[in-house]
Amino acid sequence: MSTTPLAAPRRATITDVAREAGTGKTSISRYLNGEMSVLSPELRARIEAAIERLDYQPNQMARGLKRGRNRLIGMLLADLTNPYSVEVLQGVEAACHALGLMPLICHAANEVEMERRYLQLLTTYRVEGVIVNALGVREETLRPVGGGGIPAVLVDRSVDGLVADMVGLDNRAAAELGTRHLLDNGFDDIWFVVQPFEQVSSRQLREAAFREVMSGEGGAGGTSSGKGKGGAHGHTLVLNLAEPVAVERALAELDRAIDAAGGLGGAAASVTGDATSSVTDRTGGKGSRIALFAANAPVALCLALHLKARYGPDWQTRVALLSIDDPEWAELTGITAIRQPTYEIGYRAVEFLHERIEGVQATARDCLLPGELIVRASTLR
Amino acid sequence: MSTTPLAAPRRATITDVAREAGTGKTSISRYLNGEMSVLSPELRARIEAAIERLDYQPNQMARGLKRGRNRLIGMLLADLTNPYSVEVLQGVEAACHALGLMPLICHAANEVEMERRYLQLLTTYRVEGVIVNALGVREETLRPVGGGGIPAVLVDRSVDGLVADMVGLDNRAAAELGTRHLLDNGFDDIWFVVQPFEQVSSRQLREAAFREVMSGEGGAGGTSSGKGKGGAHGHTLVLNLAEPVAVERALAELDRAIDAAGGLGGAAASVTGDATSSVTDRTGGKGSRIALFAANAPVALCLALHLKARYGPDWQTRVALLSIDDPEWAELTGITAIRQPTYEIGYRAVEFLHERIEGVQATARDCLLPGELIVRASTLR
DNA sequence: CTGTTAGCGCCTTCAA
DNA sequence: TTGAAGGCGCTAACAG
Repeated sequence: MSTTPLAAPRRATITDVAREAGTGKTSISRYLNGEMSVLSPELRARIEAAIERLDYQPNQMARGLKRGRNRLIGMLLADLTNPYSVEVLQGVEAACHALGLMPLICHAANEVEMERRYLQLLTTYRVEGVIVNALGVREETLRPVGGGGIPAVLVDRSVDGLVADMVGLDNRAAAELGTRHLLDNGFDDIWFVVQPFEQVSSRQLREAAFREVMSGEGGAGGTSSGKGKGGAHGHTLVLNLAEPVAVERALAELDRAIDAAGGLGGAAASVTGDATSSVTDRTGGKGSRIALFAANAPVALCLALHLKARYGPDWQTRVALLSIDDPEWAELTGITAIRQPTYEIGYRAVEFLHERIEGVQATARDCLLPGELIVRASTLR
Repeated sequence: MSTTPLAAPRRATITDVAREAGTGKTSISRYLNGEMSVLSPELRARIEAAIERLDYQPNQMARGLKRGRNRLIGMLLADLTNPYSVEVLQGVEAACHALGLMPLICHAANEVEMERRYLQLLTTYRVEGVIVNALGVREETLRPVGGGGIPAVLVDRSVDGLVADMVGLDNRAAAELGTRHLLDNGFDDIWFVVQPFEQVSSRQLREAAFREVMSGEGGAGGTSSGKGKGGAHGHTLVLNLAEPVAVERALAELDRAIDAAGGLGGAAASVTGDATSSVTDRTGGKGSRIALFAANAPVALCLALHLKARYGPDWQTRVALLSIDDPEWAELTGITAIRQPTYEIGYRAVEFLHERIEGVQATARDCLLPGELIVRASTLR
């Protein structure tokens, strides 16, 4: 039951403390900065007491203004709705903590305009550096950052024309890992589903790696569909989540393929021990085993929701789903996933940035961390 | 292909602009603050040009130092992992945007110590106000905030002894809505599963409302289990997600109940009251329809994962699940949910805070927003 | 060891 | 209409 004085009593300043302790501001400042060795125990005690009495807390803004550094860094996220972002954030926070930095978290919510405004705002607040999980846009937007501007490190994707450190998933390896897993498990009709990837480097890399594996070591062709040596087919399907009608169209295409394939090959004694599910099995003729490879969690969710709506709760008996990203519902649904080392990605990003802030001048570095394949029922038959 | 000068050329200051424009700092300041009426068109043009040429951007820290307000507010989140937080955040961001505020997002990651540190940090940066989605702790931690300190508004839960505006779900109504829905659909054995709720007001309210409905209009008793008029049973199960062993134990208890009910009835496994059990009795009845009412998304997820692991993909044929919160996987899994007006909660919180910042002195207000029941297959039989 | 003196970048009287 | 001077809270040389 604390008494709460209504009039907020202006916060004590360093001057107040100096007066209260009967000394000069300099000594207070020294105390604040831990220069204990140059303070007589006696003075030090008085200062301590005064600070305590006044509940004094130094004004970081003023400090920052004076010393030219405020220990603030910006963390620009493209989409907090994506679990990936939140996980990366955890790493970022931990690292900031360890390094005495304070992250200003900005959420662009997938809007380029927001991204621009936040970047501008961060500049205005004179953050010492920025970690950017950029929307897939032109360098232009990031003008104030990197090279000539404040230090920046990119997360997950790079931006054309912007030289800066980058840390993210080893996309090539991850996509290969996933594709090989599907092939090894006998799927011969694989659809790589991805959001528009012209602008986003990580998506590009994933898609390219998928295509390469599918077309076999030899043919790194440029088509969006290819036949591997084992006779497996690979397709790339673009799913523009921002465009409902486009999504509709793409999903329809997928449906046609699934229907044509006539269900999943192999014994119907599938994941569900459900006896009623007798959707027949391997059609002797052209029964191919279809698998969907989602380029990230949002795509995977969209696919899963659609499939469930179309084929019912047992949709997994018809199609296999593998996703890059391992969202919380993956285990629940039993889909196979490639988990990104999100925490580490965030942590490393801050470390890189910190080095830059401290003046390290090395040429732009790339840090690619490996993903981990988590096999679940979905891709095992 | 921009040329990127390696040496970061110190950012231009107001003095630089003044010199460049051949005028005094005062005029620049006036320009910055939109006092156009007192600037000759000619001077104004020169200033504009100078700013453009120098790519000048006023230093917010310095401005804040001078005027005493920096347009910064703190947003303290208990757990960003909970989709609820992210959704509320969206509302907060939108409102801040509209009101010219900049939210500093802090993530306590469920650690009280973090919460304390961040609060201290925010104080130190002299934010003008704070929006707090507090961990369930004593007022003590929030000392610097509310009443005597900087303006604060609470989100989702209130804190004992701390008088401040609060905005959140109408927990009582929501819990009633859910409970009634289950009863209406013929479930006669309902388990309300909730994290430890002594410290968290919202959980308390939900649990209490559930219990009240279950024990019928008359008996607002103090037991954690009761029998409604229709002969329905209500149980409260505490799930301490932070304690794996406790979770284990609680889930085991649930399993027993489910097995007893689901089986051929007769077995009536005499549930010998485990001493450590957080649940009271349940009558070994046969053929009762069991439903689980999760107090929030994290609990619901934990339950779903467990049930799936134990009963397989078809777990929903054995138990019904209803959750407060409507996470992205709810639709996918088909569980019924009560969606919170998260966006609006965040938005209103900022509006309240803004009013406080502007000096409104009304007594502490509570804003309770209604939840929306979204019926899915899980609770329909 | 300790205090005095300048500013950091900006805003705000107060004159001109 | 414009500018000069002083100060926000704090730090960083310089003296004592």
